[in-house]
This record gives sequence, C-alpha cells and structure tokens, in this order.
Amino acid sequence: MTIDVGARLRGVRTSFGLSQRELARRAGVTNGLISLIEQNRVSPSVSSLKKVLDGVPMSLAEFFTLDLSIAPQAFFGTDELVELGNEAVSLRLVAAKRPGRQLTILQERYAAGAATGEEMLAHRGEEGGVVVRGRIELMVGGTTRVLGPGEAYYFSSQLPHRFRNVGREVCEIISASTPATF
Amino acid sequence: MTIDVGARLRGVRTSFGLSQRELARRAGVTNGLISLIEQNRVSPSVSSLKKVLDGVPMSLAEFFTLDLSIAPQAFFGTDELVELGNEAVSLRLVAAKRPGRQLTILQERYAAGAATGEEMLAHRGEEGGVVVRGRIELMVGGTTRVLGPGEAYYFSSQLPHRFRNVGREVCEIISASTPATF
DNA sequence: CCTTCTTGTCTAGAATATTAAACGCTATGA
DNA sequence: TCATAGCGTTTAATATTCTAGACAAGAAGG
Repeated sequence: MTIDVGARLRGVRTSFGLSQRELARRAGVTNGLISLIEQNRVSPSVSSLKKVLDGVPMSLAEFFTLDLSIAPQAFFGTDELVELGNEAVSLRLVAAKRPGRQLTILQERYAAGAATGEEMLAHRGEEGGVVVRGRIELMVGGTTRVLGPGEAYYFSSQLPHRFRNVGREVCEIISASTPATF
Repeated sequence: MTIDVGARLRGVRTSFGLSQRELARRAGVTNGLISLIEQNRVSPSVSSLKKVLDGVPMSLAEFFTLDLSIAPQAFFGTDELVELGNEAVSLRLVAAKRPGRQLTILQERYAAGAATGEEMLAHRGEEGGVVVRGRIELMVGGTTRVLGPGEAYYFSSQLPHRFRNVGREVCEIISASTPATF
C-alpha cells in the first residue's frame, strides 16, 4: 500500500488554486521540485515536504491524514441542481447531496404572478439573494419593496417574509440561507 | 515550529522495545540510518521514513499525529497506588488518574475476619483476580468457595458476590474489573 | 583478566534529492 | 504574426540522504 505523495500534493496544491511556481515561491523551493514530487519521480525529504506544505499552509499530520476520496463536488451543471419547487415557483438547490452542508443556495424562478404562498414565511437563520432577471415584490417585516435585476436583499429569516412575482415575465433570483434547511 | 522527527522516531522505537538494529532489520534499512534520523542529522525522505515505520508498524499519518506529551504513565511504585479502602479492607488502585481508563486494577488486602460488607455486591461489568497470599472466602451467585494463594476467580459482576477473609492472617488479592468504576 | 554480545555512533562512498536554467506548450494581446 | 507571459516538464550540476562497515562503550559469562 503506497501513499502516492505526488497525487496528494497535487490535490492539495490545485485545490488551493496555486500553480507549481506560486507554491514554490511561497515555500522557498524551486518549481522543478514540486513538479518532480508530484510525478513521484523523487520522494521528498520530510524537511522539504514540510517546507512545501508550509507554503499552503498545511501540517504534515494533515497532509498524511487527508482523505482524497471525500473530495467534495465543487461544480454543478444545470442538470445537477435538485428541483425542490413546483410549477409556479422553481427552487433549484446547489450541492444538495453534500453532507454537513451549512448553506442552502438556490436558483429560484417565479412564474408571472407566482408567490411563495399566501402565508408569510418565518424560520430560523438568515437569508439573502440577488435578482437576476424580472421583478419581484418582497415583503419583509411589514415593509414591501419591488426589486429588479441587480438588486438584492438580506434579512433575518425570523422576520415574516413573502416573495411574489408582480411582473409579466419570469423572475429569477439566486439566494442563500443558513443554516441549511433542505 | 519544528517537528523533531528524530525524537518522534526514537520515542516510537523505544516504546515498542526495539533496538536500532532490530528496527532497521525489520524495515530493511541500515541501523546507521536510524541513528542519523534519531539525531536529526538527516531529514529522511518520505519513502525511507515510510520503510522505517513499516517495520514498527505504524503509518505516516499516525506518526505525524502522535502526541508525545500524553505519553501515559506506565509504571507505578507502591506509593503511587491510590488507597480506596478502609482499615479492614485495603483497596489500592493502579493508574487512578488515567483518563478514559477501561480497567480497574486493584491490590486488595483483607485483614483477618474482614469482608466487603454484610450486603452482597452486584454491579455491571465483569471482574476477576488472583489470590496472592492468605485465604479468602468468595461467595458468587449462591456458591461459596475458599481460595488460597495461586487460585483465581472470574465472574459477571451482576452476580451477587462477597469477599471475606476467613483465615487468621492478611489475605492479598490482585483484581481487575471492567468498566472502570472508580 | 579476557571473550563475546549488544548497544548507539561515526565515516567514506554510492545513491538520491534538490537547484538553476532551459524547453515546449498554450493563451492573450498588440 | 510576433511578442509576452504563464503553465508544467526536463536536464546537468550540486547538495543531501543512505549504505556498508568500522568504532567505542557497556553488560554478561568464563
């Protein structure tokens, strides 16, 4: 059972969005060394591996404890968003299957005249979003306002709130809330 | 913050009771390398450190995760056993202060005629022991027997039980029970 | 006193890791 | 099209690790 230090390092580096040269600069080693290590052409000394990881930064214990198999999905295609809504109001959830998720991020689409219901909503947490397309009437804590593209909202979810599309076209919103309710 | 790979390795090796040569033989490296690593005269390559640890055996993750500061006390002098009993029955506990301890190991001394009480004892777990000196009358689940030096017992602690020194001299027992009650 | 065994350390040379610099590639923009 | 800049890779030279073997010190037994 080998460790594949190279794959581990490459995984760490790329997941931090660093190039070999950038990591090398931060770590005080050469880019060539990073390349050789990642290809398993050399087995780095503990000291140089530590130098490299210091550039991330990450400890040796974390590095060797890393479980690459649970690298969570980071990108989701249109058809990978999970539909939670109905005909009038489409709610498409990002990272639906991710365990322990802290955020609920939704792509919301309201048909003309559609609303989140007759009742006001109220629950724990906070939520916010940005209108992408169309116009939405948002009632929060007794105040009402119509938001258009580029406008946004953010409020404590404990305040009673309600969304309603008062326009004639579809309204699209990208929203986020925490803690994760779905 | 340095890692002191040398001290870690030396700690691991000695705690497994291995000499440098013996570990080297098992790991397929030379004893000199072990010596140099332990003195921090070299920083081993990950591959050779892995070879060395394979000889223990221990994983790299375990090695770097090791917390040497919580090396628990392994030996206890006579005066380091904690007295839990009374004049008639002395109960001296091994490793009393160890957190998360699973076992209660006692050196028990019963004065002539002493007993664990008039009532029968009954509690969760299992217990056993060996008589070292003197004679003890042990009642377990309605059965009674007198045990002498070298004789032993083991039973489910749920069975009602009682110890009584029926001899004229002190009786000494070494006992163990789980889970730890004291 | 020896001899023999084991321990950890040290050293010269062989093997390997690391550097510095170049290479080939792709993308971006003038 | 040419230049520029970024990317990962490769190579030759250098620095370090690693091996094989010798050394000194301590313990056990004759």
